[in-house]
Amino acid sequence: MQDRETIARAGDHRALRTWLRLLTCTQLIERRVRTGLREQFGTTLPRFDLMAQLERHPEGLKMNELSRLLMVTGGNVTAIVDQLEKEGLVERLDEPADRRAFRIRLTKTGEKSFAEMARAHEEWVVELLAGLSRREQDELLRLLAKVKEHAVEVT
Amino acid sequence: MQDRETIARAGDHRALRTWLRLLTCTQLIERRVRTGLREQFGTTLPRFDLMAQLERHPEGLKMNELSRLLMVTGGNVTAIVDQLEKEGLVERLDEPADRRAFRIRLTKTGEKSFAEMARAHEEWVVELLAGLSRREQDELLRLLAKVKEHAVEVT
DNA sequence: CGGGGATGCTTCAGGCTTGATCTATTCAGG
DNA sequence: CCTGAATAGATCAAGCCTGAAGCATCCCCG
Repeated sequence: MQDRETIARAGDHRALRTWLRLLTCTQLIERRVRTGLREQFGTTLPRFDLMAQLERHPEGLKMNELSRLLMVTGGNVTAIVDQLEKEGLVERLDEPADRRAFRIRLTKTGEKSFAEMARAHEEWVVELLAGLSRREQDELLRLLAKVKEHAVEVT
Repeated sequence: MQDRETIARAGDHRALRTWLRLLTCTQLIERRVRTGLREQFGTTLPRFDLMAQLERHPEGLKMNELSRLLMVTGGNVTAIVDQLEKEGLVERLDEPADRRAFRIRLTKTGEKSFAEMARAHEEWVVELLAGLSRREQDELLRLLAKVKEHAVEVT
């Protein structure tokens, strides 16, 4: 098999190979999830991600909180919330304490819609990661936690 | 710290947590690299990726080979090659054996430009992954290889 | 030969994402 | 109070990326 990692020469730094493989794995999973969301639910990954965050925060989230959690820019969040609001899946509620801000929440419809998607989403992910034993997944989780912690520091 | 993983409940499937953490790590690294490429070289990650593939294939690559290696669609490759060609960094050479196709190659200018960026790029990646020991990086590489292999199969 | 299907590439509309810039509001000090 | 800095969002241009559709060329097989 030839893929993007081909650019890593034998003598190259381990870190480069690790990064390329990390990227490949992420893209493989992302593609599967995107395709599934589009074909089965007519939606997209960013929309799903945003709704997933809201589902875990029933009290609602402010735009900038969504932006931080999803690791995307504010402008982006505005656009996606606009769409979802227009479709009646989320709602903007005034934040009494701060007239600049508001809280975004899933509507009833949004909750129902998300629940369906979440089930399918979990199935896909479990299937994709089934190449690793339970123990190996734990080890992967541990290593990625270290990567993350260090990357956050140096950024 | 609160981040996208917050949506993983304690009882959730291990695979879901793994996937979210994988995504976070990838995005952290990607952001650093994007910012560096933009600020120091006025370019973007997709353009860099494409040039990286060409650098490892001095004989040139066909559009569909680039598409496969970079894991993006053909239309996308066309657009990026168009840009780079206009800037004189790559060139389209006729493929004598097949009049539909051509080979894309780095120009001299492109090679020089890429070499500079590659040095900086490697530094960033090494720095970002420095949270892991040599042994841990090897283990991470091994685990990701298994993920990749299995994900390719089930896709 | 000579179709018909496969392949290589381009084009296009639509959605995502970014960084920069703008407006409105809040807040902290003087 | 008042003013300047910080913060919450919205808006915008530009680039990325996709899937679908289209054109040209190749290749297989009857």
